[in-house]
Amino acid sequence: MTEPSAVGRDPEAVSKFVEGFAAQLVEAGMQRMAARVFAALLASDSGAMTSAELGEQLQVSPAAVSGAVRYLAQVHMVSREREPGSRRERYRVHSDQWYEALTSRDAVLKRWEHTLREGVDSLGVTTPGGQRIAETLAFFEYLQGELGQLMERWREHRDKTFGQG
Amino acid sequence: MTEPSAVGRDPEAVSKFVEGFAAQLVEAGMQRMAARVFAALLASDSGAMTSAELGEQLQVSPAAVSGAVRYLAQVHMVSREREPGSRRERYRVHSDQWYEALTSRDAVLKRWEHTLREGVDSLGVTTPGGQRIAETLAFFEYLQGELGQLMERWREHRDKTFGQG
DNA sequence: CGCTTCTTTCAGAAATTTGTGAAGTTAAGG
DNA sequence: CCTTAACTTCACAAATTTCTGAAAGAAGCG
Repeated sequence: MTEPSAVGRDPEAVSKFVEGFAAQLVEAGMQRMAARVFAALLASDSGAMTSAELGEQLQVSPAAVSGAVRYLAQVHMVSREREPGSRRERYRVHSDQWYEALTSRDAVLKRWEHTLREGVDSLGVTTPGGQRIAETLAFFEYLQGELGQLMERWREHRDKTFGQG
Repeated sequence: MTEPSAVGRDPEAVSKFVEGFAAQLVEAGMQRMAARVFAALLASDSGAMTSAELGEQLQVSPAAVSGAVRYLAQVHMVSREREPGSRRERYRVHSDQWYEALTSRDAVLKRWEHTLREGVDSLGVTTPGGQRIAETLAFFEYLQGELGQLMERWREHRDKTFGQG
């Protein structure tokens, strides 16, 4: 048995993790290719890969990579970097920022809240359905506020654990 | 203009909300039919509907309803009730419990954590990729603990706001 | 400017998902 | 027991999504 940490990355082990984690992201609703690209970046050495590297590792076309990173950038799970002096682009996962995207999906939550508010209005706050929706709305509003604080506490906790641990 | 709260439910307004909210749930990764069934229940008067009622309102076959409620029950977003003295079943959304399912997806989080832990192990904690995954894992562990407390605070908050407000 | 390298867009093929009708299963009530 | 009302399962058709190859678009570099 080879020792991954000694010889560097074991491509098979990496691939196993990438595909496994990607499958779970897919199950949670993410597009397959985006999930695979994301998992590959997460497991990469530098946290950044070029389109060619991604296509090579995942055995997919440049077009597929392009679509995936467009989506990932849109939801702030990766950022794009231009390599100076080249058209080559580099896609990076900021380990300290990607999961913030998960919790601070402001835009998404805001739209949910808008739809729920419309629902309360058009059903009427006095109807049972309206009240049920109003409670759901209140929950999301509460959640949004709390998540912000939660993330602050997490950063503190992380700095203690990882920063000097 | 009719007054929904006076004349009872305005089917058009209900449908507009149901389809709109369902669309957002779909965008967030939920199956279309499950989303529609769930939204219909949320907007319903009693918070519960029979298979026939759902099929009628959403214009879909019994088979589609069956599949949708099976999924929804699995993720604890609705519960099934047997009407005593009849084979007819009733599907209910507990307004105070469905969004708890959103935050306390223990099983899902546990599986994510398991996959991430495997990833750390097989890449090695000393590799950059391993460390990045370890931080993600730590975040999810933290999140899981915090969400439990968050939900307790929410219940308190809700009781104050809705219980006697 | 034009060449070259990289990325994006697009039409279409392939794969997957979704919803239906029909048959199958289960249990209440005579 | 048999009938019947309800739910579920299954094979298949339809719709949607996903990925590819090819062509088009951008930008560095001579």
